[in-house]
Amino acid sequence: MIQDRLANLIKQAYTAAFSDEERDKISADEIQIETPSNPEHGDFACNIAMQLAGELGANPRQIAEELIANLPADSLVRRVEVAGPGFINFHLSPQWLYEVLANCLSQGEVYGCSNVGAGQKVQVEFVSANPVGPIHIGNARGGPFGDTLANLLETAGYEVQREYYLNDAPSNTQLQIFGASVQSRYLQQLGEEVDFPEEGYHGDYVVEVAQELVDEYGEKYRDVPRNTEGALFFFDLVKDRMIEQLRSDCAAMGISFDVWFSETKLHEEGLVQQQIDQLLKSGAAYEKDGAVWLRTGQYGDEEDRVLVRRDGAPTYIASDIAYAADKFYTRGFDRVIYVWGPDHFGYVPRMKAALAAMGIGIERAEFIIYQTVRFLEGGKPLSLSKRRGDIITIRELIEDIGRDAVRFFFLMRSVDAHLDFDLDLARQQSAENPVYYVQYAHTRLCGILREAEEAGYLGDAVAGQGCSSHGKKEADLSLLTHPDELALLRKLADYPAEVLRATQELSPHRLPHFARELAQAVHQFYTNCRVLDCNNPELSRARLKLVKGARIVLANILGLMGITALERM
RNA sequence: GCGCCUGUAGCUCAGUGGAUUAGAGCACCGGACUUCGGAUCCGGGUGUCGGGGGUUCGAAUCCCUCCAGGCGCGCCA
Repeated sequence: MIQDRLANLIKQAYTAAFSDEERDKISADEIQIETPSNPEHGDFACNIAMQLAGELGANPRQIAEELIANLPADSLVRRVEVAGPGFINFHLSPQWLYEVLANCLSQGEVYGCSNVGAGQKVQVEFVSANPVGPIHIGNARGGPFGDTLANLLETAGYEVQREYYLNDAPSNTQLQIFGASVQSRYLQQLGEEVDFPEEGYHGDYVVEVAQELVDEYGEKYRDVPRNTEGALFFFDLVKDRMIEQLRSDCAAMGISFDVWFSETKLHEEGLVQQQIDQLLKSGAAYEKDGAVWLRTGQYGDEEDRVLVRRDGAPTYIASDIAYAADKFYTRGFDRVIYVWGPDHFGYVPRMKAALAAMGIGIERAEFIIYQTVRFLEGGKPLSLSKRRGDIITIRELIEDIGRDAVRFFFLMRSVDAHLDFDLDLARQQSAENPVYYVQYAHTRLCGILREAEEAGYLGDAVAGQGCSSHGKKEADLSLLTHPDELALLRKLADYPAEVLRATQELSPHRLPHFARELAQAVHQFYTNCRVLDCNNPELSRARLKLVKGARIVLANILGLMGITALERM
């Protein structure tokens, strides 16, 4: 990237201008090359002189002058100047943008990729909703987020695995309640007047699942006792259906997991007990009041937490410890990213403490808590509860506004921010959706390329046919001088750094914003720069290159977001 | 009560140490096409960046404090 090239120039100038002693004051890695918001301030700027001023106790403008005096020559750098309090502004030759375009065209779908990950193994665990109902709009946010984050990490050269953690262990009280709900509905279908569990799941899908059981088994399970065992029995009857439902719901969002990891497996293989024994042995856990406790209080948590209840059942954190051991030890991930819903917020400190107690460096685990999504309908917030049954499934939402729009909207906001989702607006305005704006830009470029091919602009056409007498000469990119052409080229140039930043900051929400800006540059170019022009074949060919490059970048960023790049709409 | 997230234009939100004019979309008003798809483009903004204090050459951004909204604080997951 050009930024690296400029930073390297500064680094060389810095080495030349200052003594070793002074040089130690700041590390060369800290050189930041940024894009000035005001174009008059050049194509790139560096603030190193101001940073050095504090360290060296010298005038920042003077430092900047010295750096510039020692700056090696570079064919792409046309002018360098000190500005304002001590910025070093780089004014580049337009040639750099043409090189960017050539680079983009030759790289194609890998334009924007990097190797900062260097093959490190990263796991992204997300969604992981309990298998007690379909994915719905309340727990779906982590889906597009985690999937796009995984895409970004892959782009940056990490080896990525997408994982869904299935809380299917019998000790999960949610499962017991759900199983009891299914059992009640089953008996009701058989004509019995039974009460419904107080905290039960009221969704229609429970009735449907119960109906399936009646269809399949008839009255066979009428006499199953109505207790915990019975509830778990009913859960087992429907478990596979529930998981299949989750799988297909995720698929509907365009998400496919590499691994569906079963909590039950951890128990069955004795891994939970194994970890508990280990922690007891190492002293990180102890027995008190008939329960087993983990010394999370010593590792940053507010207090110690129970690992094994007095009744002998392991708590969820015991499972998660075994699960973490599997991730970090057995499968050897360098990094694990947990994407959790807001209800898990209070769980982060104890999980970190647990990892610390296990001797796993907490820098290897990252916890991302996405904030709640508030859905508005008729101007009022919906109160959605899985248990009351007034849910909107992700499928219904996708049917309403389409998968692409669903993904785009969920991605649009920072996960730290609460997301307001106006359902009326999403339905009514589907044609005004920003995702259409971006997709339309791609479509328009495809239209030009189709047209160019038919009219013989693309290279090999026979001379004398229509507008095609251009031979095979290389396009002269230096003909691209229109402000809208330069602005679009600049967007293409900015793309790799943007992808890198979104990856490093784990901020997929930067992508929809950048995509919209890129689309805007495309639409402006389209409006003001006629591409196919018989009277100006040289310019046409240069512009066709730009069209191809812009299409590539649009397709790449849409691909990262898991949104289709349409050739026609 | 404690902890975390959030507070930026009418609405929804970017920007999280940089440039005496803090940006975008939506909404609203007014314009633009005899040629590549008008799902487009152009123009129109008097904002206490929640309030106050501090750090810094420089603060929407960092620190302290207060206010408001959301969420979390179980031998539930």
